[in-house]
Amino acid sequence: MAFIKVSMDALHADTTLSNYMHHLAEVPLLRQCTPAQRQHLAQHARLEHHAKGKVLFLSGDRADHFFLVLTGWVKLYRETLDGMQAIVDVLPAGHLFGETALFEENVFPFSAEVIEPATLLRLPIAVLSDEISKDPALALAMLRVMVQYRRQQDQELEHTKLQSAPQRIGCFLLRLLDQRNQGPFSLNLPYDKTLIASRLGMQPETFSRALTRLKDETGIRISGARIEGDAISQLAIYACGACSSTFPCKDKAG
Amino acid sequence: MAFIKVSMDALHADTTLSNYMHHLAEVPLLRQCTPAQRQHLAQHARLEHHAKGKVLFLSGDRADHFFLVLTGWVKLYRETLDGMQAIVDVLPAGHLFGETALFEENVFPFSAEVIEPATLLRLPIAVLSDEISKDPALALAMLRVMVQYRRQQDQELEHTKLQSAPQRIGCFLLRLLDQRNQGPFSLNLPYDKTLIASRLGMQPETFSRALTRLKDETGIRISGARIEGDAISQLAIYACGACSSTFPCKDKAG
DNA sequence: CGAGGGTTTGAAGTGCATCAAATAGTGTGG
DNA sequence: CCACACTATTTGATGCACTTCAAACCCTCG
Repeated sequence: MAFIKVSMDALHADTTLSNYMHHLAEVPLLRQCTPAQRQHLAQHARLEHHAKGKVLFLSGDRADHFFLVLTGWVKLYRETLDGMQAIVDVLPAGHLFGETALFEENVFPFSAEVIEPATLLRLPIAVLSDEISKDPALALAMLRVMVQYRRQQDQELEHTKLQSAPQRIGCFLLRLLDQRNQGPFSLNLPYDKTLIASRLGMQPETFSRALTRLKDETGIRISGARIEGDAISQLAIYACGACSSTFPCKDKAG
Repeated sequence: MAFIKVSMDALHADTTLSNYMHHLAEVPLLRQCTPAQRQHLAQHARLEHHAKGKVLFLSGDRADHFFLVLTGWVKLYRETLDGMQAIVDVLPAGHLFGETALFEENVFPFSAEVIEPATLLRLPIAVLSDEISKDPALALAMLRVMVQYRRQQDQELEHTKLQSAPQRIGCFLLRLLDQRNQGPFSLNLPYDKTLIASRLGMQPETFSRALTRLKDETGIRISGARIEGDAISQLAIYACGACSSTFPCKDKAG
């Protein structure tokens, strides 16, 4: 997977410009920039390390920068007046966040917190703004990414409405796998079960029970955070019946 | 409300170019076009009337055109393998749909059906595509609209996760009202209760019960499709506690 | 070893869905 | 103008899925 490669590089990172550019080139949105544009961004990039639990910004904060995850995990969330939390997304290496503030009066529409020790690139929104207004192609690229995001959200909405808890977990697992590979599989859950639960909009207890139900229904094997099975189709048949998309379901865009 | 004005015009429509352009100028996305651009679109526009129940296209169909609703209502939906239906959106006059196919390989990502006798403008995607690639400003405008859409969807996801059925209805009603007006209010539901129910992701029976619960809790009055109350805050206090947005919640963009 | 967080299990409650049936509304033809 | 047919809406009874509260368990790390 692409992001593993990125994270390995980051571990041995020298913090030179060219190294930053290498990271930037991995991001779908920025891949379409010219090298000159990426260099311009890289010149203003700042590398940051954060411990688990670090709150990067809160919903409503003024947004001067956006971020690229190099290693670790970051969660985006919003809080309601009566104290509930809705997870907007949980991002691994290779993903941008906060860049949409550019179109939302430079205010972040969600809060962000580091949930696994993370290395981030902090990039000024102003530079992105510049580049976009100078280069129509970049605006088109961003549009494309945005539309893709919108479609995924449609799908997520559909999932919370139409899929059962075990099916949602099955779908989540499918997205972690390389779906071209039909044979046996094995994976580690990328972060806390508790967090996966809230990402999927359910309670930890429900997650636990739903996972054992998924195990019983599909024959996958579970030990701790490790999950194994004999064929991806086990999962697909069970999970994808309640989904309007065709089988090889896409992972999220970056 | 803007769309009422539009629909009145459409009823007495002469089908001239300048009249089409008038409609186009009402749409947020296209308002930012130059008159020349709108004219270019208008030249290729085709007016269509459709009865209730008419299926305009199905998810996966090739998308050569997109649509503007002039009068009536159109629902967008997707269907799962096991026959469930998820309503993506229900659109009144003044709203575009299908334009995002431009960025999705010219394939519609949902199906569309007329649910109240409708007048539509059918516009070629190719023309929009042309205009966008020629004019960066238009791409930026579209980006802005797209980001706004994305934010709304976030919110909708949050609502289905965190709000109860009566709260979701309260929120729905709030969006139908002019929220700057603090005093007594009165409105008619814009379409079938059954359809509102599925738009909000619940069964008709649940909608009915939830509406009477909302009535009991907030003191609003209901008779048929007509709903009245003494103060908007009645609804806001009840519904917005489980929402992460601040009170004057925004209506959807066009 | 012991503290603390993550995870699982159990019991009970809540909310929404489902099935079934009654009722209200609407438009039709007589 | 009325009776009928048909649809939209409401109401009741029941079931299931998920939540909530409580407690046990497990694992890791100091």
